[in-house]
Amino acid sequence: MPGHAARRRNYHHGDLRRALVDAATALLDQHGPLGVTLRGAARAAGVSQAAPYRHFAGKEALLAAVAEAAFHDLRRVCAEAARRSGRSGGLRRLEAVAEAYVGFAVAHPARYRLMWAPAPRARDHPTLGAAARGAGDALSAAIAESASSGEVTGERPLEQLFVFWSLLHGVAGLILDEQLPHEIREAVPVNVIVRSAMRVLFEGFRPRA
Amino acid sequence: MPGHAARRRNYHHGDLRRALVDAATALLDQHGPLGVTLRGAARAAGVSQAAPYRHFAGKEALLAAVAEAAFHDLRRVCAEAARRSGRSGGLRRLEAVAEAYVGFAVAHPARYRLMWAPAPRARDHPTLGAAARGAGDALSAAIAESASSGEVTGERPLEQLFVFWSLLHGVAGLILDEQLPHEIREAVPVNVIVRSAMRVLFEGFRPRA
DNA sequence: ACCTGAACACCGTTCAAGT
DNA sequence: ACCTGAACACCGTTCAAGT
Repeated sequence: MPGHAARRRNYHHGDLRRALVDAATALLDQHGPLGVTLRGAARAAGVSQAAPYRHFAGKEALLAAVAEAAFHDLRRVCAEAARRSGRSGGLRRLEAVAEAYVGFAVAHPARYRLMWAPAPRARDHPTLGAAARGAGDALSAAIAESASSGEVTGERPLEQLFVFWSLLHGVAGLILDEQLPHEIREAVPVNVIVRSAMRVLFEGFRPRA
Repeated sequence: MPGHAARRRNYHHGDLRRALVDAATALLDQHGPLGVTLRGAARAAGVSQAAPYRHFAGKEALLAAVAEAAFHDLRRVCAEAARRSGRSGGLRRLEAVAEAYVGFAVAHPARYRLMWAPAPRARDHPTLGAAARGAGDALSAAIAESASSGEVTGERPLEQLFVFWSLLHGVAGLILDEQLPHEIREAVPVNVIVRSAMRVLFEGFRPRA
């Protein structure tokens, strides 16, 4: 059924770069990482297989662009969650951001995977690294706001960012891989899981009494 | 230079399955995930490109076997670290296990990435899921031993396993991606980074005084 | 400047055929 | 039972050529 095939326009596209990124993202979401193909993205954008090389050095550069856009989206949802939490205290605010972060990963598993995949390494794609750091900034801001309320220690903010981010990253990874301890996994929805992890982090492993 | 090419034996191999897993692991470590090839593994094992299909359903099944072996190795190094920590108290023991875990990831970055990659999904490869759970058991045991010393709360052991594992996974991921906050990254070696994260986890975010 | 079309080397997978 | 050899459809990348 050739009528269903993507129609070829015979010349330029307007914004081919963006069209290729969108097409690759769609391929990733629909067919997984093995389904992302430079030729397939070109087909979906209606250009020849060689056209992408005018905009990307190769397949890895296209994947880096997809990951970069995803980091921008992640930053946005985290910042919005922090904003919506308004004048809430420390734990509530961190919970809100954590739920947004893990929620993004669960909503876009293949994209979240790609962000941390070896395929496009941050060191080889500077703008990707910058986008990832931007997401970290959103988390960092949330921690600082929580500390100003007095419900979170103001000591060691950098270590706290590191631990907070690592924990969110790890929670997302374990959920996506379905490697949760059984009893935890049954605590659907995801927000309950996230809040449970945040409570442990809030209180710490060492006894308080 | 055909003399350097792998010699073809004309028939069976003894343990072709293991040879293919070893070859794929070597390709992964040396050339990254894009360098892992079913045909390449077959070449390295000295068999034809069709031979692997006698032992694996396809490329993904071979990757799953590589990841599974890596999970077994990870479990082993964590269990050994716990054993070596002997009668140490809670924080010390958890630190030792954490250092072993993250050390494994740093020593074998491509392998650690593959373990959490989307390519071989645990739900499609039951033995891979079992191996991953085995690694979790090693962490779980370490937490239980720490709790018995009284230096770690005995409450919520499952949530603690979840948080501990997530934190290690996230620390490893952030280190491998070089997304650490600058000040933390400069705190080489890795063990210092890990201990710093463990201290925050131990004390918790909420003020104690 | 931006894209096409053909080409090259390579890949995953299948399958009849060999021993 | 285990492997080979050829084949098919596909891929990433390059490059002369078109407009």
